[in-house]
Amino acid sequence: MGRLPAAQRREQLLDTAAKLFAVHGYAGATTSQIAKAAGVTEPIIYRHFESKRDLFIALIHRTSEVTIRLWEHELAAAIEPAERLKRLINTNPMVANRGRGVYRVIVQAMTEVEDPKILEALNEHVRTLHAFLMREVQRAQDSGNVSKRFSPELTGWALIHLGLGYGVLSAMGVQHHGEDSQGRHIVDLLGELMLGQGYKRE
Amino acid sequence: MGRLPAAQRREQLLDTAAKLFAVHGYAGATTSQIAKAAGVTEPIIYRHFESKRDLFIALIHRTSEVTIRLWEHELAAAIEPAERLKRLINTNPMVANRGRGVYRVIVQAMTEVEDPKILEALNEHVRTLHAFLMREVQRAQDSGNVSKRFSPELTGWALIHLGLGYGVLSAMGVQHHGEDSQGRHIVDLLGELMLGQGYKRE
DNA sequence: CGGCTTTGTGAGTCTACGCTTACTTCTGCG
DNA sequence: CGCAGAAGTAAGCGTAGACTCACAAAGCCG
Repeated sequence: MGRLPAAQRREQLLDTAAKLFAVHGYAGATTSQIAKAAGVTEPIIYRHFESKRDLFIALIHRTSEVTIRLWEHELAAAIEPAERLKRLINTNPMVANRGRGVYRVIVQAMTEVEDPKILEALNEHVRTLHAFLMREVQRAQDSGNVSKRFSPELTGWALIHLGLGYGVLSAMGVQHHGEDSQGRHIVDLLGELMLGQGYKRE
Repeated sequence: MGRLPAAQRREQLLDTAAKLFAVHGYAGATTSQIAKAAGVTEPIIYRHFESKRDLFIALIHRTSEVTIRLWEHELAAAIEPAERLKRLINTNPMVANRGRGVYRVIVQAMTEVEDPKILEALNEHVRTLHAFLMREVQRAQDSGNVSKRFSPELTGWALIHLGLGYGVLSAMGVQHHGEDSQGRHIVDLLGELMLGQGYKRE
């Protein structure tokens, strides 16, 4: 990888850093590792980002945007509310294979509690995610296809909690979590609970 | 804190380390910090544990045991299966205030993925936890008070996922997650889903 | 009391990390 | 072409963290 214009190099550094942070965590991934993996020397990192932390925060923001955009894209094709909810459950980037690699950075970051700026970036992401989910659940409830037993607010949290827990265990490499010996998956459970017996995973 | 017999010092070191790991994470908490907080110098740590990692793993094991013992203790008083399930939901150490401080060490550890030995200790804990929950759900289903719509296996995973997600957001300090503006709590949702409309949080 | 074991410490060593400095090469544009 | 400014590098500074060594005090038992 030769000489690159600033904007491209910046993106490439974020890509490279994402992979390393996902595997080693924030503290575990070193700047020299990142530089080497990007085929560049350390000062280059510091030309594009003020500090390692700054790079990480930029990465959280980018990941947050990409995640929601991806999810919205999956929903875009569906208009019918029940179908939208079905897709919402099915394409959860914390759970679905697609997107999970990307999202691992966030899950990793979640417990890097000591730095207040990192924490704030993550809090913002969680609030954004919750707002997004709430809107969708609201929509599904308005359409009358989904039980109004619980508020969109609370349902939104349940979806986040469930997804996050799933993501953490996946990141840990726990085998066969989230499924039983009949091959039934946690996503089916969620779908049936929200959409009734008729639910089928795609 | 003066001179202590080995066994006591070991426990005290674990106590002290638990607090620091909970706040700063594994990489963030330093051995000199732990030593100072325990009112002792660093070599003492290395008299009782082979390495920082060794200390951490010992802590994971202890926490795992304490957590399950605590939960079992809460259940012990109840014989009637529905009541047991209610308590199972209510006293979840990942969610309930009690025990959450203790459990934060585990949640923190969850994303410290790089070290294989730490990972193994955590995997063991998750399997233990799942076995415990599965047994309880099975029991509740056998008694006929709880729907058999989903296998105990899958239900157990759902409980873990939900609890873990809750724990992570709590560790992050996200405000008001897991409740709506009417004050309804995620625990109520879980209770109603598993036990029906009659469920009331204690 | 005397001597042996156990608990403790002060002062390091060594390594690795985040970040910087001083310099060189490339490239687009007037 | 020439040269300004952007992209890149080699080498190293300062610091902090995990871990150790050589030695001192405290407890215990005949």
